[in-house]
Amino acid sequence: MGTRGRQAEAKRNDLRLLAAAHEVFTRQGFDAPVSAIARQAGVGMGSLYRRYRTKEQLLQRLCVIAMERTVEAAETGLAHADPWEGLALYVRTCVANRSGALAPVAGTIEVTDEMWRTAREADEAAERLVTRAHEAGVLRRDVTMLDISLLMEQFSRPAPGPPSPEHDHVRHRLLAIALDGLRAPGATALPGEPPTLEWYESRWGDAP
Amino acid sequence: MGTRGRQAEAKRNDLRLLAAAHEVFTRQGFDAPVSAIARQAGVGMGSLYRRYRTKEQLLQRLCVIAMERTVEAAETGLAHADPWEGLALYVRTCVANRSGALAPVAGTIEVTDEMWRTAREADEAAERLVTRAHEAGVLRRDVTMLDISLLMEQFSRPAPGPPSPEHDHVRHRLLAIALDGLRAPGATALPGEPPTLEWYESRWGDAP
DNA sequence: GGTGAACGGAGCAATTCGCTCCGATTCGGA
DNA sequence: TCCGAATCGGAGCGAATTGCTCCGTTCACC
Repeated sequence: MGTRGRQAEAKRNDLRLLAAAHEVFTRQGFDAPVSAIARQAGVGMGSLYRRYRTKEQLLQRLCVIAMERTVEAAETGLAHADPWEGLALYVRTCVANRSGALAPVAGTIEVTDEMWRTAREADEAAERLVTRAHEAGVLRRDVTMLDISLLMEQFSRPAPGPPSPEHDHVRHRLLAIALDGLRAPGATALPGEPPTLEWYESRWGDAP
Repeated sequence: MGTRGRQAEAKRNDLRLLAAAHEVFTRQGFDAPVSAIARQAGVGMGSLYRRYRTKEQLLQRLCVIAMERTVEAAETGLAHADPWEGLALYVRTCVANRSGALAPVAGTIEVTDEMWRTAREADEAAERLVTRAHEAGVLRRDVTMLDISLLMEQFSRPAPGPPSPEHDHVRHRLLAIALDGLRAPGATALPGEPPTLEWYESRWGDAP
């Protein structure tokens, strides 16, 4: 099973499509041409547009998947016995997944109910991870879950130019620096007020 | 002087043009339409294209100016008595200036001799700042000047969506975290090898 | 073989962008 | 006060790109 003729090819095409779309969108930005995705997936435009009737639908599906992977990463982190290592693993995984790379899409597509729901799930899981670290005293007090989410978003931004392993490597180094900055117990206080959940969500449009 | 008729208006237009171009390019990305710059500057397309014969020329001029401001920031930091505060001031200033926001332009425009020259100047000034901090023992040893340049570049990336003061504020907070991570003396070692100058420059094309 | 669903990609219509052209406007000198 | 020249600003052009559709072809199943 799995390779039963034409229907199986459709299934495989869908997977390759999603992978290609994730790759292209997170690397080139969300306004990459649809044809680039089809080419990268080794699939014709016709097949792409039969599966997703519009570019927006594809983007919406992609957002949901990205957030589901975020939830997964958070749960994996939560499963880690060490509160700090769990949190760090979560952050590193999300950045490696480019979970925040789809953020620039905010305001340009309609947010489905499923997207809101998954986003809430992801936020709750991340919140648990952060409060556990706070209670264990391994995370500086003046940092909130939203700070960390926005930090991951910042590090998920696509690199300029053609994708290169060097760039990924550099991002790893820089992230390590930022993670060290997250522990620093005696560090200087963070400037200003922490970001509000209201603002954070408002970037995507009005909540349901 | 300064307001002597037509000639003065041209001068003023040039300044407003450069300011507008900086704003638009760093906020929207370098492929923003030229008309947006003209509109933001309150100037007609004709005036813009008389001053800069092509979009590329405007971009090149803008790059030089951005790097000159970087040199300035480095010198200001160097003038600071405290090695750490000098470095931190430099980083904060560059990020506030969005000095690295033009990096995505790498590979899409021809690099003039003036650009190479100014870039070298900027690198040397930054190097002095970093070695002074190293010698004073206020900067973790495994961090290089290029790490810091790339960190600033990462934080200079344009924010998605419409520009908002909240976003600037958040970036300030995140930068403060990263800066704390730069001091941490007993921190975990940075992963992998530091980036090489060769690779750093190669993104812009072949050196002269 | 016959059939019909799934395939791939050429092509369409609409939009966007860099850039040019030209009429309107303004200034300095006589 | 008036004129010529210089400058301004934006409508418009051609090229390129985009999202999307249409259609001839292919292949598993009967």
